[in-house]
Amino acid sequence: MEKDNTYFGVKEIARRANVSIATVDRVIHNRTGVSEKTKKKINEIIKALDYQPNILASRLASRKIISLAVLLPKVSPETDFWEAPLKGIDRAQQEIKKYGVQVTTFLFDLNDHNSFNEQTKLILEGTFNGVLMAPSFVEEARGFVKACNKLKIPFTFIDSDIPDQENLTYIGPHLFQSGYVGAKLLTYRLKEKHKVLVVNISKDTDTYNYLQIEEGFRSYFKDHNLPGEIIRVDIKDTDSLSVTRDLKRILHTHEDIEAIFVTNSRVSAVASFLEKNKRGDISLIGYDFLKENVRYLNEGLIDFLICHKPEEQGYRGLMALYQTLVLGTAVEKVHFMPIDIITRENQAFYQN
Amino acid sequence: MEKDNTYFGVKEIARRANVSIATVDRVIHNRTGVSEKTKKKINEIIKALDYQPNILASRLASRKIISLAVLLPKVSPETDFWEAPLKGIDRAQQEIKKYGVQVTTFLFDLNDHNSFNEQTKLILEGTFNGVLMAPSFVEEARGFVKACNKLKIPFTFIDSDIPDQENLTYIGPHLFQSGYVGAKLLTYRLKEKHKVLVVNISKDTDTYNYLQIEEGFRSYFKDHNLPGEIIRVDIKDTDSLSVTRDLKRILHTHEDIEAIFVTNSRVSAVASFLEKNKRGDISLIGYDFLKENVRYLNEGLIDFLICHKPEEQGYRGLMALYQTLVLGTAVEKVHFMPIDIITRENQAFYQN
DNA sequence: CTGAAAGCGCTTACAG
DNA sequence: CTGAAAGCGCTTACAG
Repeated sequence: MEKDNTYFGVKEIARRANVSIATVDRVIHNRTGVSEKTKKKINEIIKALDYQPNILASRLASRKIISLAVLLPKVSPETDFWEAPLKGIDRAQQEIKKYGVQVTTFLFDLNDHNSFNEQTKLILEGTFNGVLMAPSFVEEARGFVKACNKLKIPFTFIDSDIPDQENLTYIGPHLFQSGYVGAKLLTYRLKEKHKVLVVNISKDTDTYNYLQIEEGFRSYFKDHNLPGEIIRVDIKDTDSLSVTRDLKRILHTHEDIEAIFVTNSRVSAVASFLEKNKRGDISLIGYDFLKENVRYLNEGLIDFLICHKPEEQGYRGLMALYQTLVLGTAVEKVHFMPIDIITRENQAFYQN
Repeated sequence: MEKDNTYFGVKEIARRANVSIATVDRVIHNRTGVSEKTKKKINEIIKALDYQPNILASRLASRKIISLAVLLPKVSPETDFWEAPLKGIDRAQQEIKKYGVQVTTFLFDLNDHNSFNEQTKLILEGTFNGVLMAPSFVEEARGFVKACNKLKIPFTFIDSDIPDQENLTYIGPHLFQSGYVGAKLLTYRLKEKHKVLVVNISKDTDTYNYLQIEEGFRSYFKDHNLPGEIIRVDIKDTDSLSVTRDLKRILHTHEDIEAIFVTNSRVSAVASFLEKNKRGDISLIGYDFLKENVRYLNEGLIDFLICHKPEEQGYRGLMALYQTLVLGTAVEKVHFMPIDIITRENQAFYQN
């Protein structure tokens, strides 16, 4: 049970370089106040010894704390999707708080662009070392990102991406491919000549997200030369009455719709409609492992749920900041989540 | 950037109890040599302060190292399945080696029961604090487990379980349900009245594993009253010639087989056969995200792969030992892996 | 530009 | 049964 002592630390480096460990510390952290000569000598020894700093000792000795800000949509009664990333963030926090990492959460209202700006203002007023955010409002997020860049605060995107920003990393789904998978799954339940409905239930229907998913969805049919028709409907009022009204109208106009693809987690609203109107014959696919959705999955009203590990997105997003700020190691610029397929049969063991 | 000092450590406990920190340390670790009276007093203070030990400081100060043994099948040319758990173990090791955890790997030959015994003997001769193992050979594993129990060495199972052992935890698939999912997926490609072939390619065909999977598979058809026939074949010689010979014979006898379910990762052998014999019309489902399998998935010869996150099994298995031995926290007795469904469309983003 | 010393929150002999 | 002291591998003022 003895530790092998082939290990070399700052002490050994200092001994070999004929300097004090304080000077070694300065070189390791690229601090000023060391002559080029000794700096070079020390760096050579570090390389020769393949020195790996002991993070435990480092974090223990340094009384610094690292403050991270998390900016996410509020969990709403309409969809509790955002619970999952928050849970992942919490898990990460539990894991790294011993290294002196502190997390403050800021929540905005998905129905109110202005609330996003209010929260970002609060973040900028604080003194945070890094930011994890869901850039749900593209324009507003762009402005915030600019401010972060100016302050040299690193930031991470989860859930959706904004191209060409200096974000540390994006952790989330490949939306196009996810829609592609959705189409593939739907074809299992389709006749030769399909008539399919794409439903988008959201206040911001023109969001980059949904367009990407739909494009992927349509591409599958195109790539495989599947004959038929894809109808789409935007439902901007997300309350159940509006959804019911709009769906009723559509299904009345297009009686022969065989399948519905919902581009987000509101699929339970459609499932509820199908149940009430005894249209269990229509195949239904949508997004996210929410309680309501899983209930309809188990009742057979939803055929498949697609899910992009929202909890893991939160976990990894925070860990990415930890890695750069504490460990100083590199992180990939993009990390796509798996496109998980959930059915009634495998749902019991799904890990968000 | 200052650490908040609402934190209480051994020093504060000692001050309040009017003892030295050494005595506090004794109580924290349940060591002998403390009077009942002071012990009680210290424990009360610990509770009142909700004291959380600083693991960093603890591991840094303690020069102890913890030795773990890993016992897995060798990666064979026939299937590189076992690469994944090893990778996960490696990742866990990288993460916890800073806490003084050392891992030694022992590999046995899946074609040779005796090699398992040889390796367990080596493990028992060493001085390990914990064991992570795949109990592929049930009888042999039982014997080894008995020895571990006698030495009070905690052990963890991954990939397959042996019921009623004193294992710390089992981390792996729910095999019955996995077969059930396989059947469900297969039905998407089936006509009204099905004729399905279950293929088991393995030297040990009577293994608990395969029986469980097959039972789940059959149960789906039973539960849903699907009419038809399920044929099964055991292929004990796993080389490609034998596989070809046996499959040829079966498909000759049963010309109307529509779909094949392979109970393990050797599904690529069947795919290869179907390709050569121009039987791409037959649906095919099998296990595991191996390079060969994914190739056939992309070529459309395999319809679905089912996968149980082998890498994560290795990772979590090792972390479970770390949690009990280093952190002293509890772990669940069973942790079932998700039953992942992989298609050509979502394979690019799969995480093992 | 550099070093001596104190300290992070624990553990570990050693002494009594 | 208990305590004083050294030490784990770093970081941080402070002094020069």
